Amino acid sequence: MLDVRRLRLLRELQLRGTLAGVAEALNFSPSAVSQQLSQLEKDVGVELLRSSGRRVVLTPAAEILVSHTAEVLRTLERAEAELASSLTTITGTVRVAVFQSAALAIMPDALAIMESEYPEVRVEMVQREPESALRETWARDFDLVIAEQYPGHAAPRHPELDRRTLTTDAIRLATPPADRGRLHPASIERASDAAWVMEPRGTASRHWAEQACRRAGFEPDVRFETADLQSHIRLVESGNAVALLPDLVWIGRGTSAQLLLLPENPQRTIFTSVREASSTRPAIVAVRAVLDRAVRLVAG
Amino acid sequence: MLDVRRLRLLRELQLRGTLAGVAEALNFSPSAVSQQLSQLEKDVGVELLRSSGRRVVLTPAAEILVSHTAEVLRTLERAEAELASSLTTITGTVRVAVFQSAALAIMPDALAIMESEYPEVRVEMVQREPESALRETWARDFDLVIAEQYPGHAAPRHPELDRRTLTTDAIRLATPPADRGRLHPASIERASDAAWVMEPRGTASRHWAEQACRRAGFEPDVRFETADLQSHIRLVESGNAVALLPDLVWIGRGTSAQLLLLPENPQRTIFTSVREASSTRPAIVAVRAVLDRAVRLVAG
DNA sequence: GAGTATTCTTAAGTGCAACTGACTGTTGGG
DNA sequence: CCCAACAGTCAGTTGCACTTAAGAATACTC
Repeated sequence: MLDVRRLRLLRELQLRGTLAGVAEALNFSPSAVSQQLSQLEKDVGVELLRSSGRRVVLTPAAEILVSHTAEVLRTLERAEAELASSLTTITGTVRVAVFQSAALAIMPDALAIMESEYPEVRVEMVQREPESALRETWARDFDLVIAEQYPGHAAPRHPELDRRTLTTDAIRLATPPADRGRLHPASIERASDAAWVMEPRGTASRHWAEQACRRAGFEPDVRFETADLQSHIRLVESGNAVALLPDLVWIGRGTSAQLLLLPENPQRTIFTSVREASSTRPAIVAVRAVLDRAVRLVAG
Repeated sequence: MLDVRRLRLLRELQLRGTLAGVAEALNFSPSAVSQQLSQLEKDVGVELLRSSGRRVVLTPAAEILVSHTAEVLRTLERAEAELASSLTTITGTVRVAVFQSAALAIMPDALAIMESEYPEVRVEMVQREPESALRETWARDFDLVIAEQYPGHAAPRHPELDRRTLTTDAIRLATPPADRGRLHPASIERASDAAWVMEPRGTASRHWAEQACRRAGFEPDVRFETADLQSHIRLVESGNAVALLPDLVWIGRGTSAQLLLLPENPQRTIFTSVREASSTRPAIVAVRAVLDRAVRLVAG
């Protein structure tokens, strides 16, 4: 009988690429991982790893084992979830990955509700970009991810993830307050000469924002670049830049900035994803329900 | 994470009814079984066994676990079976880097043969220039590269790569059809005043083509420059340029262009390279064999 | 090209966990 | 009532999984 613990190591190796990476992820020493995988190799009697430079690569035989390991782990997780949902008290730990503006806007209320209504559930929160958060949730580093999706920009598809829309979020052109600076375009077309602040290249937000400007007929002068939307706000409010910002960033604070509706009223989609196999875990179901309520609280 | 070994004990208990029976079946002492099941109970934090007379019965929670255990064991068994059968059939993934004209001329047939004869082998194909493709194959980004080499032009040497010639490919002077334009040189020497289309500077093809012109006694007027050989074809067929083109570009399409043999009948060499270490992998051996057949199909 | 950093491997040692065996307690059948 | 069958407990032993440490091969860097 194959040892699932060892198979899991093999699977993590496929995901992370190096024994050292597996060891770090699972809090082992690299040599422990090496020894366990050697043992697995002896168990099955087939070469599973081949050294390749200073790393190792999985042989086709190993790939076969890994593909089934995924299903084994899924089944085990489903078993745990069903067991938990057969009980009356809701308990356990839920690790949540959130992107910044959701962390600021939604999570405080959601955590407060969880604390008061499900004190037995421990919620851990990590701030992370949507793309890596989805991958890590799939890889079991998180149980639930709150991610965003910009119009016309499909998020990476993970068939094993159960995705559900949390809310949508209008994106508007934010311009400085009337008494600050010289940047007061009345529409996005008029903002062609303005200094822009956008997120770094490679993000979905940046891609969408540039496309929006091009559709409006100009190439934006991106003078400021930061992933921190709070910095965007400050740059706009201080009269230094204009920006395309989703409504959620204004939650919990007023603003002196002026917000202009864009043509076609573009909406950012905010959604949650969990692994299929854990989607029935009561603690996870609870977190999702609470998130829905928290969103209605802040967004009306 | 649930321990499959212990789940298995629980399942055997359901089947056999007594701890003693499980112990006998699995060659344990009864106390070992008892201890392991107590441990499982502690792991999941739910009562799994209840004494009933002098035996024990499974709680509903235990039944839930058992029902999933069956699937886990089934999956593990399937994994072992597939692993065993993979030792006789050829499986795995082969990542192939190909330059454009081979991708168009050879790969479609090769992929079709692979699909029908080795359905278990997944072939991934990326279009790439020979030079970077060789480097990346060496660096393990690809498993197999199809590259070209122009006469008198050594390809970069990678001692760790196993190189094998796939075919050779006559290079001819391609001139517009008789009814198009004014460019109808009868030989390369007569093409000294013609407008030329060549690949960009820095490519082996460009270097060889310029050398060929100089050997014929003139400096070519390179008016058009593109890496895309399909564009070369269009420029020639539309009467705008002449070009030095290998035969492979005409595969799968007729042409109205006129093709003239060059002096000394220069041949481009097309070869495959794989890392020494992987050269015996059955899937790679199969791809190479199929490429040979595909070449004979298209090139006669 | 030398030095440095990664990465995997192997060896030796350690601690925990799983197993055995003896014993106890409980139950049901004869 | 007594014995057989069974589960659970405890003490003791064994084995395995882990750690640290040293070593070799490879890749990066200045």
